[in-house]
Parts: sequence; C-alpha cells; structure tokens
Amino acid sequence: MQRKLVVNPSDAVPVWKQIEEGVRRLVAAGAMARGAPVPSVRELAKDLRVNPATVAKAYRRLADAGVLKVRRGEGTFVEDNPPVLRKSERRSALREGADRYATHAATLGADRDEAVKEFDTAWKDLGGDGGRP
Amino acid sequence: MQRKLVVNPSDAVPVWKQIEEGVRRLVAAGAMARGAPVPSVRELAKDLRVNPATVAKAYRRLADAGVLKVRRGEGTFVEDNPPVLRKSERRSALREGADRYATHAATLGADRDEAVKEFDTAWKDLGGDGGRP
Amino acid sequence: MQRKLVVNPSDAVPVWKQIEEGVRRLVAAGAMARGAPVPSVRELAKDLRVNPATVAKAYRRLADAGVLKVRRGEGTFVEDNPPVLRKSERRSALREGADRYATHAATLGADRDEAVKEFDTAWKDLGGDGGRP
Amino acid sequence: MQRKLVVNPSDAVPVWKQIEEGVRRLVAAGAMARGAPVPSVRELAKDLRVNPATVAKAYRRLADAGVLKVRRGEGTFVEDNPPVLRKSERRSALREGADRYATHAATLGADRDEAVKEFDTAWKDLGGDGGRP
DNA sequence: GTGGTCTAGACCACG
DNA sequence: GTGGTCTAGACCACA
Repeated sequence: MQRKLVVNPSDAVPVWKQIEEGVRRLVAAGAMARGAPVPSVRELAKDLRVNPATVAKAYRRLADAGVLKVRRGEGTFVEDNPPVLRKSERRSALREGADRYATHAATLGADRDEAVKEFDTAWKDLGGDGGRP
Repeated sequence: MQRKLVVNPSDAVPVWKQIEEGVRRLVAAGAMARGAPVPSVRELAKDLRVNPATVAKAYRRLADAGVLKVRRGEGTFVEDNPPVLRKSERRSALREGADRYATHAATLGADRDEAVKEFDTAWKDLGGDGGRP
Repeated sequence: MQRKLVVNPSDAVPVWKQIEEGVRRLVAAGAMARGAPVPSVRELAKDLRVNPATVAKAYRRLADAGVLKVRRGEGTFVEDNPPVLRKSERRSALREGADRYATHAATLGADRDEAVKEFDTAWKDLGGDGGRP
Repeated sequence: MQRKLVVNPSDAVPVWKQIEEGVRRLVAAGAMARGAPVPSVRELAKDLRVNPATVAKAYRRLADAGVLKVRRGEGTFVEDNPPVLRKSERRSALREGADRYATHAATLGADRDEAVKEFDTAWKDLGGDGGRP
C-alpha cells in the first residue's frame, strides 16, 4: 500500500477526487494517524504540483464528511473518529467501481476469470493478504 | 455479453464514449461481423434517442482507430481486420483497470471476496454468462 | 506518365473528380486517342471498383465540357477536338493546386527551395523533359 | 511565414482543418513557443469569427497528435516536445504533395516554369520570404 | 475563467 | 440514402 499521495492529472478521474480518495485511503490505512496534522493546502499543492484550489476542494469535502477537522489558525487535522460510510453508500460506491472494471475488461475482450485473476494480482500488490488489505 | 447497444445519458461517462466502447465490445464479441455494415448514424441515433452528432463522434473515433471504415455516401462498416491490441498492451490495459478497482475497493474497506462478488454482479449485468462472453 | 486510370477512395479529392481529371490527362497525353472509344461506364466502374454512378458523373461532366461524346447505342468516345480550358479558368485551377501544395509544404516545415526541388523530381517522374511533359 | 491565423470559410477545406494546419505551421515556425499557452478556444473563435466548437475540434485533434496539451480548467498549451515527423515521413509527405501538384499542373497543360511560378506566388501569399520562413 | 458534452437544425458533398 | 461541417446555445466539471 502506498504511503504517499500521488495524482495523475491526465486521468479521467478529477484531481480533487484523487486527492480525496487518497487521503481517505491513507487515513484508513493508518498512514495518517488520528488527530495528527495533515499538510497545509499550499504545501500539498506544491508537492503535487496542482492548483491550491484543487487541494482546498478535496480538504473541504473531507471536512464536510468528518474525515478532517479544520482548526482556524492552527491547521487541518485528521478527525479523532473518522466516520465510516453508510452501508448503502459504501455498496453503491463499490458497485460503481465494479461496473467500470467490468466494462473495461469486456471492452478488452477479456473473460470473467481473466479479469478476476488480474484483480487478485492487483489486490495482492496493494499489500493485502487475500482478505482485508 | 450484450448483443445490443444501450447507453445511459445520466452516466458520468460521456455518451459518445459509451457508444464507442459498446461497438468495440460487439465487434470483439463477433456480434458485429467483419466487413458488415453498422447501423447508420441517423438510425442508431434514433434508436438510442441521442443526437446524430453524438453517434457520429463515436463512429469517427472508431474509424480513426481502424475499427470501422467509412465509405463516403455508402455507409459505415466494420473493418475487415479490426486492430487487436497486442497481448502485452491488452494485459497492461487490463491490469490498469484492475489496479483502479482494487484501490477503489480497498479505499472503501471492502475485502477481496466482496469486491469480486460485486464484480461478478456487474459482469452479469453486461450480459455475460460467467465465462467467455 | 501513367497510362491507366487509378483512383484513391481515401483521398480528400472526390472520386468523380479523380476520374474526370484522369481522363483529361490521358486524353491530353494522347493515351486516349481522339475519336477512340472509352471504356463503358459499367466496365470502368468494375475496373476501378467504384460505384457506376460515380463514373457516370465524371463522364457526364466530361461530355458537358466537350471532352467526350456520347453516341446513343454505340458508346462513349473521345471528341475529335477536345477543348482547351479558357485562360482564366486554367489559371485559377493552377493557382488552386499551387495553394494546396504551398500550404502542405509549409505545414511540413519545408522551405521554398526544398518544395520546388521535390516538385521538379515529381515532374520528371511524370515523363516530362524539364518543360512540357 | 504568416504569424497570425487566418481562415477562409468559403474554402473547400474545412475550417477546423485550416486551423489545425495553421497552428502546426506556427508551432513549426516557432511563432508559438514550446510550453506557451495558445489562445483559448473562445478567444480564438471570436477572433476568427467562427464557432467555438470548430476551434475546439482543431485543438482536440492537435492534442491527440501531441502538438498541444490541454490542462483541465487552465487552458491549452503547446507541448514541450511537439512531435516532429521523421525525416523519411516528412520527405514522403512532401513528395506526395509534389506528385499531386505536378499531376494537376500537367493535366492543365502547364509547363514546369509556369507551375513553379504559380507556386512561388502562392508561397509568398503565405507570408514566406522566398527561403526558410 | 477554462475546456467538454450534448442538442437541434441547417447545409453540403458523395454515391 | 449516406456521412461531414458548421452554427447557436445550453449545461457541466474543473481549477
């Protein structure tokens, strides 16, 4: 599992969404500890070479979602108790990704087993152990 | 595998791209035979309830990619030898999609079996039968 | 100088125009003798693998221009005295071709001398002798 | 060489193609520097008095060809390393155009000097100075 | 502000 | 009939 944020500006997925998902991932993985400060908007923007407004948008959404907490004058921090997605939200988000991958694989002419095999390889590379990564 | 094109105008992915990928799938699956005519721009547009320019864009891209062949004044046809991705390209394209889905699922806290189960559901909805479509 | 008609259906120039210009060229070069019969519409269409209507359009224009003569029930023939283009028409047609080539060369980043050199090579290959081919 | 884009809506060649070739020329000539921003779609459309979608089509094709780079929400830029045709490709592309023009001129009964003279006139109208632009 | 998508409809060239 | 081009204008996502 990567421990650092990376974004691909050429990707179809919006940059702000890549940042948002990346932060969620790092928080879930413990790479960003609860209550710990996250990089400032300007700092992260400079690191990722993106527009500060883009980072700000991701942080704002994460704050709205209760993953981050802004303390005026101090900075931005990981919430002590980052929320878990509601079941239905989580499910539909998962389904969305599954749809994308299924369409992608079918377009390439792959069959079901080949697609799953490739997924398992990718899953292992994330640092998983066959179950929860 | 579905034998008919369908598009979802509410989807985030552009309609022209849905058409392009759908045609690629049908050609790959043999549902659209080599050298055979594809529906005319206007006809398909009427079927799908979209603007002819949208279909034309998809056809144009497919012609640029060598999948379709436009004969002026006659119509649009499947190329006799639609380009097949080289094995390594196909593999890496599949892997890329698998990576995206694995990351996505991991971000949501799903485990491997849940992700595969969701993928299978999505695959079936494409019209697949569990094996080679 | 080619002695046979060839057309390129993928070219930007319409097929009927390629045929029309080809016939003019062959007549001017003497490859199609004055008063001699030209291939029938169907025959030429079969040879060139184009739609008979396309050949018919070229022949009709050539007949209108006085280059060919249709004798009903007998066939189509080269006129005994094919007309010469009026000076202004000829000039503007020449200029049009020059414009196309100049734009083409400039887009490729060629300089004037290189473009002329390439033209001279092409001209010689047509069978010319440095002057009228 | 012209330093500014101009289009002729009455010309047979599509406006989007005129724009595409014009930009290629300006980039090749260095009038549009590597990495520098090109006029925005709307701005250029206003300048040229054409529809923004027409400019967008040209830009899109140039981006696909690697000449321009689109940065979402920021604008469109000249690529740092716009692709140069390989020598042999460039040569054969030039030769192709030369062939077309030679054939065209010969069809009109022009001699070599007349054809070159007309070419020079056309070249000057592009803004050339008789040598490398 | 930027570019991308889509619609509706006109007009043209080609076969 | 076919596809291609262009316009006018709306709406969206992104930075």
